[in-house]
Amino acid sequence: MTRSPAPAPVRLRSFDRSLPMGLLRAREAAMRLFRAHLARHDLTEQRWRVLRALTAAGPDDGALDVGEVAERTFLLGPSLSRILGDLEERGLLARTVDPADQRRSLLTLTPAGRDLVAEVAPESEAIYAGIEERFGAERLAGLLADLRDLEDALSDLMPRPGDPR
Amino acid sequence: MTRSPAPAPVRLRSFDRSLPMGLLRAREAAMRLFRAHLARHDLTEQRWRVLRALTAAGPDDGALDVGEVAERTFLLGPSLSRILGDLEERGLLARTVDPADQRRSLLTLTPAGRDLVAEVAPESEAIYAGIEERFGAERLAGLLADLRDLEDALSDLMPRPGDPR
DNA sequence: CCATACTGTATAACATGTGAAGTATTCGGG
DNA sequence: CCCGAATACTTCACATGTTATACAGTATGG
Repeated sequence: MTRSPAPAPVRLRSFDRSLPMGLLRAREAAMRLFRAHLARHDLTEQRWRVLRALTAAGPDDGALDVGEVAERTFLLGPSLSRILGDLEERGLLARTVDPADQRRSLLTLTPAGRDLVAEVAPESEAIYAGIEERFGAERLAGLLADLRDLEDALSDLMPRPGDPR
Repeated sequence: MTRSPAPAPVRLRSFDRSLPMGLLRAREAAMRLFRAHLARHDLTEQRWRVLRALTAAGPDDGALDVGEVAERTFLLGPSLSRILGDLEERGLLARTVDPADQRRSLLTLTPAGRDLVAEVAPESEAIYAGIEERFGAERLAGLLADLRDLEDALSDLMPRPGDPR
């Protein structure tokens, strides 16, 4: 009786060489640098992203609607909804209904919100500067460019819903 | 009356040039490719990582304890605990107490677990091959190497607890 | 031995990620 | 006009991430 054929050993790329894991580990290492700093101001990474997006919109007429903030912060609707509720309760941002389209909420930072950003931003930028110094600013820029190219390539393989690519 | 000095405009790096966002977006683009595939087998990305780790340990004496799986899958204890409970309920893995140290659970895939891996792995690898083809295998390898260097550099700035670096 | 510190794992509590369904408003064709 | 489709958010339900805490088992110094 011939031996039954050995089951084909399952071939699987090792973790260390897998793209999603590499991206996850690098991001985790980066975020670890910021998390303690943000936590001291009762901010999570995501809330900080929202504050940043609204700051970038500018203090003058810098009202963004929820959809624009979602795009810029890369947050999904449900998370953003919760975060906006929290930031509004804390008096850091204000929501007003867009008079031209009552489905939209327009978001602006309050003075307290802007104060908080002004307080947190310097250390945040200092941490980032530390990363650039340690890894090399040019090399970092190259890596970011590669990441963007990768994102584009992957989006071709499976476009995000709503991505006009 | 002289105008009060304009408040220093808060200088913040634009999102698109920030490292954590770049890593997040790239990872999200990559995971989008795998998620639907895994969902068809009632697997999440994290559960799949656990199955892979146990597969890589080998069918023969491939028992890993929870801590080893946590390291290899890059999952934190609480998430891993929940996932192990689920996979055990589904009959995909078995937990046995390590006789040499009763604090440890030893984990092995059941035959059903190995079957599932054998079923899922080929398409998973095919998706990965598609990424390599689209982005370039060599370029991808270079990117992964850069990511690892970055991780090392960032770990120097803030070592993980327990990292002997 | 034994009290104590340490280690491996699990649980709790809260925030976010993800997909699906719900609500209010607007738009567009008949 | 008016009704159905589309849009902008929100809410729900469940899985994971993150931090702190609990707890059993093990090692260690006295």
